[in-house]
Amino acid sequence: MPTRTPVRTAPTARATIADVARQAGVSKATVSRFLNHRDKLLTKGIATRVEVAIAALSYSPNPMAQALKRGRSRLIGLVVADVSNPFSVAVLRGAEKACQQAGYLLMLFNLGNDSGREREAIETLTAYQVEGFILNTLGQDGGAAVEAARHGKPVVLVDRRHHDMRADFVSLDNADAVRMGARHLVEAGYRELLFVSEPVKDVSPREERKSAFCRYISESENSITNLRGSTFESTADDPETGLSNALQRLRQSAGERLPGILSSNAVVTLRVVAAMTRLGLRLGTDIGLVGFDETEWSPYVGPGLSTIAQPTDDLGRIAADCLIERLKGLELPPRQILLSGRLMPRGSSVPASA
Amino acid sequence: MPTRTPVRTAPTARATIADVARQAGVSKATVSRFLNHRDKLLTKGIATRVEVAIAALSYSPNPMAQALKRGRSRLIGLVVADVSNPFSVAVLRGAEKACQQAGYLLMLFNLGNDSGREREAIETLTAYQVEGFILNTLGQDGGAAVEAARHGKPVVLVDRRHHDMRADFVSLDNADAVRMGARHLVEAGYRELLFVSEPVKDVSPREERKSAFCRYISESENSITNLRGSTFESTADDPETGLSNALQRLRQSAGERLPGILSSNAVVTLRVVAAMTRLGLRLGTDIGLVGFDETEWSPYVGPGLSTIAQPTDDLGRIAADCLIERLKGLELPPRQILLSGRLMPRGSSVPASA
DNA sequence: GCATCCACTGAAAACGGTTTCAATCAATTT
DNA sequence: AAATTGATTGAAACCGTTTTCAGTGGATGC
Repeated sequence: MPTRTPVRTAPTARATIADVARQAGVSKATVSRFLNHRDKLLTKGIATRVEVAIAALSYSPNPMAQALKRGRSRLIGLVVADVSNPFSVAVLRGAEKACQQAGYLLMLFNLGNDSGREREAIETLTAYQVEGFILNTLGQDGGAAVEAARHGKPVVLVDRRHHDMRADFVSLDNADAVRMGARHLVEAGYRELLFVSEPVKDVSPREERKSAFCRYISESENSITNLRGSTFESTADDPETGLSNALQRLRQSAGERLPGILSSNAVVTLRVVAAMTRLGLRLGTDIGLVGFDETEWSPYVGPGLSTIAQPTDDLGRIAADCLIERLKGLELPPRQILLSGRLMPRGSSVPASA
Repeated sequence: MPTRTPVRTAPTARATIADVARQAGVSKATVSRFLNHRDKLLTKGIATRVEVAIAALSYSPNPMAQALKRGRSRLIGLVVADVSNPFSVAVLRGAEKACQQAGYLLMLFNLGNDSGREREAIETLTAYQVEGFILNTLGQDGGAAVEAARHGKPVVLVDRRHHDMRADFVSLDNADAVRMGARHLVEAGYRELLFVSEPVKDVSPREERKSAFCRYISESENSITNLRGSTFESTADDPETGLSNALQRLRQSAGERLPGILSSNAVVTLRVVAAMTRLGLRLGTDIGLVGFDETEWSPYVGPGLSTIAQPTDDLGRIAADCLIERLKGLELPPRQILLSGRLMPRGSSVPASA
């Protein structure tokens, strides 16, 4: 029987593999083998001795040391453009769940909408030996992400494409979703359509949605009489007057026809609602509205906001799963996974009855 | 002149301190000294040689290795009851900012409202050598957090108190905020008050808000004629009928007096709004409503929701700062930092005029 | 009965840093 | 001029793991 005397005195310090080895009367290597190859390699007797010692000291290996030695950290870096964006949060949530299930932990880096810090984020995270990245960023600083890939770390892009980068990409099927929203407005009777978005330049989902909108209009102009469409970009600087003016113009050029708006995310939707409130316009009746992003408050704003719900949870989960597959060694050309949205029709896209 | 030949071939691998040492023609120790004590200890010439080598290899030290040796990881563990709760997100955002400024990185663990996983969260995070914790959790599994403190890691509690735990605590001044909200309802003319909350048991802010409400009522009963108050707990299982019935009862017992509701967070507020919508009741006119938690959609639900805004950003930032102070060695009995809320009066607490 | 093989196990060398300790060498002190 | 001091620097040990490389022993093959 080996000695079983506990050695550590300070209850505050974590037990190390050396402590376990001493307690069990074996070498560190043996303990390590027990942990990593279970008992495939060990004699029954030794195995149980180690097992007992581990339990007695309530030992668990130090992941830092493991990371250092193995080069793998069981860490995944998540870079988010803006945590206060509910879409980002939803993705985060899905990703977090999937990672935890696979035994990974998330390291979060929030850009706070400062696109310049993208490179910093990636460098910090690589320093911490994250094994891969989930990126939901502006994508302005394309080089940064490319750099990450060059480090040999797999990357998954969510929602935002970095155009010159070949990596897995998970996103809503924007073209389809736009078509769905626009068609819904048309079927409800709206004919003068306006697409409202934040500044489009270089932000891939905005670009995709805008061009899908334009395409829908030009494709339908012939078959649907009186249909017309235009677009407007609302800046954060001037959500007030700029948007109000746009709405006024919209009503003017609509004439007898009903004006309807397709807004490209929740933030913009709220701006539209704000502007309409200020102008005393009624949702649905005066101007129809369908907005991207379903939220828990959508049903209760005005007569209820019609939305295009993104499968945010799935997006996050799938992004994480993609990454984890790559980490397990999956070799495949970059995939593109598009999930479809769901239309949630509510009062804001119902014209005055009678 | 020492040799300057770059050694590493694969551009994919990060440079190590040994590479830098070789490149600069000095020892690892010297490089380490340059990094940690800048040039206090080094000859000018050597210092610049090291500096050049570091730049040439674009070297940055491996935090894992540092953590292993120093026992400090520059990591902070953030445990959140539920990331989809906007309050948690706001705190997260504030904390993240403060941590980044101080050179710390956040490790996120989301409980997904599963209180049983609190211990798991803390153990995982301690394994990764986080230096301290910011906890915004159910606090059901009190032992887990205590355990963290026993590991010698400082802990800061945000919003939720763990009663048998002596740690820094950062929160809204709930008593004051409740008083503010209730007084506002009273001044607007509402007399039959109802406090609606999620199940109160063992969740400190709910307990505090509920008892503050009861205290306010009993203190004011004498000075304000006809004032009456009651409380209701809305469960997630039955947000429908339970709450609807409560509202019906409220209107009955109100009689001639105006009924008003104080709701204890955004989730409950939306439930109240939903129930009222279902019953065809108008916000403000039929029942007054003031809810905890200001959100970007508060102005646009119904006639605008009156809210009590929490200084969420400050809460997060201060929590992180508290923790960082402790990490720097601050010895002090546990502090309790209460920030006051701000009332945002809107249409939902304006009775019918005329 | 001796060589061979196999299955276990331990010692030691990594991983990439920090820190202690000792060594060097120039500058002071006497 | 010899001794003492102090400032710099390098060698080596260490943090807690994993992994290679030998070594031990028993079981097998001849």
